Amino acid sequence: MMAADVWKEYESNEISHSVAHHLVAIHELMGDLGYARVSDVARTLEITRGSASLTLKALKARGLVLEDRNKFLKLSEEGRTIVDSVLAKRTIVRKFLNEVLKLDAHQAEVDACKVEHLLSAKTGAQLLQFVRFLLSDDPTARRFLTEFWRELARNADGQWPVQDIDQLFELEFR
Amino acid sequence: MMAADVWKEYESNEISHSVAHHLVAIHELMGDLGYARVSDVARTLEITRGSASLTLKALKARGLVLEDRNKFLKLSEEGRTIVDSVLAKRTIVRKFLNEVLKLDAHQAEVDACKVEHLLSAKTGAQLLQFVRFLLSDDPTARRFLTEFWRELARNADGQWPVQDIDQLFELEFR
DNA sequence: ATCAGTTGTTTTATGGGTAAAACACCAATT
DNA sequence: AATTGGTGTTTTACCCATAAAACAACTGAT
Repeated sequence: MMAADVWKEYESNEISHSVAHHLVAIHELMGDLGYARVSDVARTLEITRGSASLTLKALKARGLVLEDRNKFLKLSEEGRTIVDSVLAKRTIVRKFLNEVLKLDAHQAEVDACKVEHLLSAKTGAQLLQFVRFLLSDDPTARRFLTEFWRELARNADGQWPVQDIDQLFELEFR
Repeated sequence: MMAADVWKEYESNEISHSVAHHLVAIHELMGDLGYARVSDVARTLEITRGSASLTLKALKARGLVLEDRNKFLKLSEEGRTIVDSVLAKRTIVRKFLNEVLKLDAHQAEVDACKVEHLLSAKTGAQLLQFVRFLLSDDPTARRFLTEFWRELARNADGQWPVQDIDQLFELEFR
């Protein structure tokens, strides 16, 4: 019911949570300060310089991060591409959780952050189209959202005990 | 733009991907075979018995897994609760990705599997309500989905390059 | 009673991500 | 010139999850 190769794909993630955030940190620092050094990354992520140094060494070796003669870092084209896709997924997920599902901003941020590097490109693309349409001016979307939020307010929470899902979708587990 | 305490919450996950799957494996084996031993779990997850033995020892210590005199395993109440919430999230995410976003079954399975143990209970609950309403008989929902799928077919893919998001949501990154 | 197969465990090792500490290199003050 | 502070690196160590291999215990067949 869950082929091992499926769950093992988790490990085989080209890019880990840690790596994603190192890359994003460089990207943000370039925007904020105009440069990014090992210490700046470490400060941003609140880890030691030693730890950042090791991770970034690996990223230089993988060609995702470049370093000039003065040890200033920047993203390679490939690193840039990864940051773009990670940030795009984070943004779209956060938007969905916060603006559609009405989760509070912090929870949306945390969950989006956990998930950003795990979603496939295809999933990101479809989710983008979905959220885009859902939040558009399209009257069908508008009416649906209004209805959903009314429904949400009615079922003032309390839904999570799993039994509910069970009845509602005749799920195969349990 | 991304407080370190947010991204570090990733580490502080009560339950890891690996642990989630060990627990789920026990649950599934109980259903399939009526029992679950270390070797059965190892076979299910396609890892060595040694590896399963170590992980399960830790889970016994944490009180999530119980063992009888004959080394047969079962979930404790707490373990059961965790499995329920993990499976509920997996199911609801898979349903959303597959039946709403129209991702192929395999991709939906893989992505749901990666994410299942990371979502907060609140996120799971809200997503459940959303998907439930979205896939219900409600005419508003029906019309919306029909519209969305038409839209999806029109934009025959090709959306993912990040630039698109950028224009559509005036996002703050890049 | 022996032999083969299965099972559970422990030991040893690897890799990823981290901290802590030590080290070396600046650069600016004094 | 000497001191101070910031920087980058390496080393050592830890934790988690895993593999590989060795071991002990049990089971069943012959």
